[in-house]
Amino acid sequence: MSLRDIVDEKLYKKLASCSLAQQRTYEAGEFIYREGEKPENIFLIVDGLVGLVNMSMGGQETLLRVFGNDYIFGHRSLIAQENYHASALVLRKTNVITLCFHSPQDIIDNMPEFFPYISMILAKELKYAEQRFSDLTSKKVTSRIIESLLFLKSRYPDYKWTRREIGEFCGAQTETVTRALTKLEKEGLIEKKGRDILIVDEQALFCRAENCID
Amino acid sequence: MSLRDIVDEKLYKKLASCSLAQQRTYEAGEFIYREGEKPENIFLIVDGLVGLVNMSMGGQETLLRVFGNDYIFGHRSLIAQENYHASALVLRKTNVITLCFHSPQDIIDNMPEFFPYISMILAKELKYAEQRFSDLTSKKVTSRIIESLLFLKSRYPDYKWTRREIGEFCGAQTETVTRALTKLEKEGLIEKKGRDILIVDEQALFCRAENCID
DNA sequence: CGTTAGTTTGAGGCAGATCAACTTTGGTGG
DNA sequence: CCACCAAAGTTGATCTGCCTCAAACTAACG
Repeated sequence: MSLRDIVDEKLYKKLASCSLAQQRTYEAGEFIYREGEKPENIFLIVDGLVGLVNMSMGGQETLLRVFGNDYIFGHRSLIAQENYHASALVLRKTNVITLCFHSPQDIIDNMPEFFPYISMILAKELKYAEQRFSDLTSKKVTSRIIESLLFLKSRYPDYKWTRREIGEFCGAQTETVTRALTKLEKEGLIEKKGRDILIVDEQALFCRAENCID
Repeated sequence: MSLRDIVDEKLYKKLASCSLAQQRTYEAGEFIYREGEKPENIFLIVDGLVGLVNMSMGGQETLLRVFGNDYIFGHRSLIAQENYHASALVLRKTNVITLCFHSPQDIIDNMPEFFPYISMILAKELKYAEQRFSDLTSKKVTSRIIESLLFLKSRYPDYKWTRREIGEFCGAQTETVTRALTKLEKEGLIEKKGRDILIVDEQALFCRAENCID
């Protein structure tokens, strides 16, 4: 949920300027925060891509959410007043503004008009999380891979999503993603360009996921 | 997330009294709202139990959330300004207050101090949803069944959760739940009393889920 | 006490994981 | 610019956890 989509220009500027000094650039592979740490800020992405990853006991990683330009992250933990339940991993060079909120009370005191927007973001994120939870039990892996591909590619077309990342996003093994993609290429729905994946027929892909003949 | 846990007595009373005329009792099996409908209220449970169920295309049902005494529901859709993404199913006779908020703006206008609490609830629900999403890909079905059992039973000990409901909550088939429960009974961790399930050794059950020797 | 919804148990199948070996890609530094 | 190498991708073989289907049993409720 991009802030630009829901916040007016005035509030956006106010937010972006509230602690400009804290702006910072992270390189791909860096962690902005880690699971278990105490949240002390909300972050706003000026330009870049950040993934929220959860590591399970068995070492299995899950890609819970993905944040692009004008997205905020870190808000969930701050609002819930809980430690981070997942780590913020920089997927490609990213420019981040650290907003000047250190607790929910800070938001109430300094920018109460921001609260409804954060709530809306949380509400939409909750819907999406529950949708994916439901999909995991009701849809075949090929459908989930297609839907993840469409989602990730439509939002961040320039980023070269790896089979691993796609798998971590939809609950599939890397090899399973590879096999599915190979099949989809043979059907003429996508095209592999080096490691990148080009979507040839978005509409057909979407239908393919709905009907799911494996 | 019970309101009692996070809201002070004054605000709780204010909320509960804001539209007392709308109080109503639902019988088990009734739907308070259905997936796809437009949200026009937030509901507060005085006494009872409500499940949020999502029906997938294939007819597969998923139990997304469970609301007990002093829980609110319907808030997600109202805040996101989206139609309900799941249906509110009454699990046992439930007394509900319909709160007098018909849009996010209504809350801002009439009870702005309520916003932070709703946000906190959403934030905690999001964490839990993502935790369960992650569990679905990283844990074996027996672990998930145990964790669901502990969660559902600890919160609503009096309700006789069916194998089906437990399965819908953790992504398992009814038969799989039965088999797991039979095994757990043989291990002396639980006891079946009619259709009800008694937890004999909560601590041992918890460990059993962590280690998970199937 | 009959009926219905929930539970149990067994047999069999399969989607997708796992394991292993090999190939390709693309970035890096000589 | 090329050679190298680690990371990513591919492909095949095998395995297995859980689902599916079926059939009998049992609890609970009016």
